[in-house]
Amino acid sequence: MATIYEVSKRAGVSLATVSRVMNDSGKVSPLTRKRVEDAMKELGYRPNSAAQSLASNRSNSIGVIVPVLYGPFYGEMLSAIETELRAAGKHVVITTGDAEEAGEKNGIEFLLSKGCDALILRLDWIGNEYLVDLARRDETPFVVLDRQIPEIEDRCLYLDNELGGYIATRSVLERGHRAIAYISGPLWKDDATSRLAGHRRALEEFGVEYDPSLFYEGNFEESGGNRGMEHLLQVGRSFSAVICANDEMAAGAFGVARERDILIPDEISIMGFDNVFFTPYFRPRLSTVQNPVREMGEMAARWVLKEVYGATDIEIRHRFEPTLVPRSSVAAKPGP
Amino acid sequence: MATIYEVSKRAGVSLATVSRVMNDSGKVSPLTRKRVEDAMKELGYRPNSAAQSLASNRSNSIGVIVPVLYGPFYGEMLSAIETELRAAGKHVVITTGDAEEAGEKNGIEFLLSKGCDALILRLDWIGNEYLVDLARRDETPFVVLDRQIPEIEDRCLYLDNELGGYIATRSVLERGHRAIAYISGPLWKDDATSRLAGHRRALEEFGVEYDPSLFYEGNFEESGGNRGMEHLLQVGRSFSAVICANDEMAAGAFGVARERDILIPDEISIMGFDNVFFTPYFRPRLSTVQNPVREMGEMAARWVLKEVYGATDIEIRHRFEPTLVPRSSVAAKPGP
DNA sequence: GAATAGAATGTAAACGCTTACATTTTAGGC
DNA sequence: GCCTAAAATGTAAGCGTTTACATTCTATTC
Repeated sequence: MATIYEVSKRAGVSLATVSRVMNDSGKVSPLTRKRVEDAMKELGYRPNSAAQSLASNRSNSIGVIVPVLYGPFYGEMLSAIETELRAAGKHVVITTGDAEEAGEKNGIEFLLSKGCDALILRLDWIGNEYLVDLARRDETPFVVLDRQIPEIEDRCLYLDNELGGYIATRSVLERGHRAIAYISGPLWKDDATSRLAGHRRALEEFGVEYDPSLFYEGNFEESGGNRGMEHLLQVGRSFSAVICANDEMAAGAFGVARERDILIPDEISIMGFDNVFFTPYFRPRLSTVQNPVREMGEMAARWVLKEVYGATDIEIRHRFEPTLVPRSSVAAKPGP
Repeated sequence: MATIYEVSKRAGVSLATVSRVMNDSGKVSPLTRKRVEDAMKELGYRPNSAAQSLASNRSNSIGVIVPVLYGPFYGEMLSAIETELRAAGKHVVITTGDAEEAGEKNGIEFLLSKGCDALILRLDWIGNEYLVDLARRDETPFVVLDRQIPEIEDRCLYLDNELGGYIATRSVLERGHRAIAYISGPLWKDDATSRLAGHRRALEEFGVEYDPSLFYEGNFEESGGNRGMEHLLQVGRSFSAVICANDEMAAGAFGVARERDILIPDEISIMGFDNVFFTPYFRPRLSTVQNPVREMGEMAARWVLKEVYGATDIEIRHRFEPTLVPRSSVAAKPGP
């Protein structure tokens, strides 16, 4: 592989000049620029990025950690991040948290050791304190997705989950339902508790008392939806709608309803959350709440561009709003 | 950030010794090893990976290019690749082809310029000749997924798509269907033509004549399934089953059947291909063909570990076999 | 206890860039 | 033509590792 030295010799200029045209920093006359560019082309020169990083103390790589790579959710997020960052000539190193705290910590450590200029973190297990501490002890900048941490609020991008929970439940209440079951995510996750809080706010607003026997704590996976629905049906307390804290669990609830020949939405309405890409495949199509994952991914990328690479003209939005996606799995409840 | 130099000073040894304990290469006495490790710990030392790369001419990073990051397919593949590679301490730089030839070439160039030790390529648009040429002109090793290129066969990992097409169609034939429609992928893609070839082989084997009016060339996306199904129904030639060259198109076909109140599988059976993760959400559940994406991703990672990092004990399989996943969208056709 | 092989450690030259600073060239004003 | 400031280019010192080679221990053998 040709080096900058060979280029400089061929173009009859110094190393510094070649470097200047590569980074178009400093002044270079059009003539020499041309000569250098020709030489680079002729030699098929490609800069050695390790050397660049070492000399400039910049790797132009951004580390991203997500809980998992498969499934309907994080692909969208990564896609948005990658598109935005690649357009800026940066590259994206992706790793996963392996669904455990140690895995997430390893992941961060791993990315840090690879010399990433910045990190984009979508974590499930690591606690807030760890992140606050990380911000303090390591100079590598990072953004956190789907968390709101007071001490480092300027590094957080998050969906207003409380609002999402509220919207979902209100839309069901507005259609006349009053006996409403709720299949929650695991309550140690902030998203789950916030969505639940929104749910309860909507109930309250409509003067409906919250009934703990219509509550089930799931796992944000299809299996949780299955178990939740089974549990709710077995309790024997009647209800006309189930709100699921995400679409996967809604899929699980759907499945159980199908098995038992319960008509959706005629007998029971089902509401999801996230609007993942396959919800239109559900029959009836799943009513749900839009989670603007792509926008958030994009914003995370922009945050990095702004904070780390000094891009201007970028306005960072920290809070994102969910919106209702009404489809056909929620029906109006006929009056009593 | 502490450097190796500071570590060496603190431990009272030379640079070389520190380097030796880091890479456990060469002989180091247990005592000094301990001293060095302590010093590293005390200083919170973390090797500078750019410097390592520069000096060793190894980046320990593997570039991966896939057509897109979202959707049900490549996430699985990436997940398998990343898991395998991270376990070996390598990191994965991911980029996309942006759904066009130029994008794919840029992607490759981009990864090469980042000094990846190897590339894992899942391409849609770039032609075989380009890859053959790349193998010749660049020393960076690469594996190609889902292609079989004679000149560089040892770098190719692929599904036996012909067999897959055959299996799918045979399973439908075995259930008594004879008027079988086919919604293909775009015929400029090898997977599409191979699957079609398998389809025709099965027909032939059962003495069923291939009927061009029951053929539609789709796009491997849901929209293609929609249009294909509409087209087929409108042609007016009756058929009792449709085979779709992938699951997304099957979803499209499902949708149209639903709209027109055609019962699946009673009136028309539908067969998919790939077995993406959301096929169980279909009602009836989609019968399809298993595409072992994860295994292939894993194998690609192992190829790299073996060819580039000299891992032993790794056997590379190049050809992967699809298997039938019978579910409920294909029914036995009642005798005439 | 001297000789010697092998283990342990040290020395110093790369690796291919960036960049502060120094030097030369150029153009404009008189 | 000469002076000067600005533009263009060059020089050389890092950046933090790895590694070939040189040197110094250590333990064994006779």
